[in-house]
Amino acid sequence: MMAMNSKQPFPMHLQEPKFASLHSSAEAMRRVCLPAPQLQANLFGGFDESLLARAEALAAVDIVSHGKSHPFKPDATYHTMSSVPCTATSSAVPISHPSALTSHPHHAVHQGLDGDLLDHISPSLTVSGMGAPDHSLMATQIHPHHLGAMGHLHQAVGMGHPHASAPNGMSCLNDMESDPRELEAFAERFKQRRIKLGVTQADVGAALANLKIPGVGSLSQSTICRFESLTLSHNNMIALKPVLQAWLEEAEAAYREKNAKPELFSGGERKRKRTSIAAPEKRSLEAYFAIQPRPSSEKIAAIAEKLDLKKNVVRVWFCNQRQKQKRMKYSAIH
DNA sequence: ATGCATGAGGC
DNA sequence: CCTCATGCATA
Repeated sequence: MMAMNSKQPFPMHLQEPKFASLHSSAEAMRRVCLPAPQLQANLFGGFDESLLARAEALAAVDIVSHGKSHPFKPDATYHTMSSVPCTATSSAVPISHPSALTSHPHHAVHQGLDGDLLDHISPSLTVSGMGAPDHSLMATQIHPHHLGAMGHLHQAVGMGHPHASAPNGMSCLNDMESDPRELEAFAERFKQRRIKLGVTQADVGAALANLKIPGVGSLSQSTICRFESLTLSHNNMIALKPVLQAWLEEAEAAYREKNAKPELFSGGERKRKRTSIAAPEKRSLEAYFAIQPRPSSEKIAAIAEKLDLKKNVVRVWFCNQRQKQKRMKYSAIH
């Protein structure tokens, strides 16, 4: 028999199709709005050394000066030994030959990193950067990012009609237009009522599948939590809102009728490993990120080697960092 | 609540 | 390889 297929009826991925007209956020801007804060200072010679030195200095200084509460744990034995876990679907990370890429760990690494760094940032900041700190969320141009993989969820939420609007003067509910405040308010309401119903985030996630909404399966506790705390991307929030709203209405209706909701999952086999990056390494990564948020494969490899981390771990870290940064930027301006 | 990871869809 | 939506595992 098979008992490993416990969930995931249909892995639906909702991505924003093209709301270019109003938001823009995709890759276009990400390429231009991520200049390091101190690029202007080192646009020439000594640049290379300065960058890495700076990054590492930052990492080091960060330990003592900032004094930002870091509730990290003191042990650091995880990632080191996670060389070869046993991940079933291992993404194959054959980076066991540093010598292949860098003959000399010191010079090769530095030059490679710096050289490319310069290469990448120079065009980004060109000559304006310093004058105007306009690296926020603004569409300077159209982005070639067209996602057309959704239809269900976004159909009800997204799909901006180029002109379809109520002629009666009412601005209706513009999916993508819905103000962040609306979402915020809903998220808050949702949480309160959910709690009032005595339902956990995990329960909600699992219960969603029972709504039998086309294209909507279950969600995890994580996602529900993130929705409530507004830590999802704006698009994601907008896409999930109607679904959660539907659940809420049904749940409250059932509650009134005293109907029970026996939907629970059946724990299955768990295995996944979560490598934990120690504080020092994390600091270094942050420092590098500040300088170059999108390091090339080579740079990632170099960084990975320096920090004694697996390349894939570093790559994923940068990806996650970018995602996080994007969210923060968005919430920052709204 | 959040860190690291997976995977689909896309250049 | 990236972004984005999500999830497992964990602090």
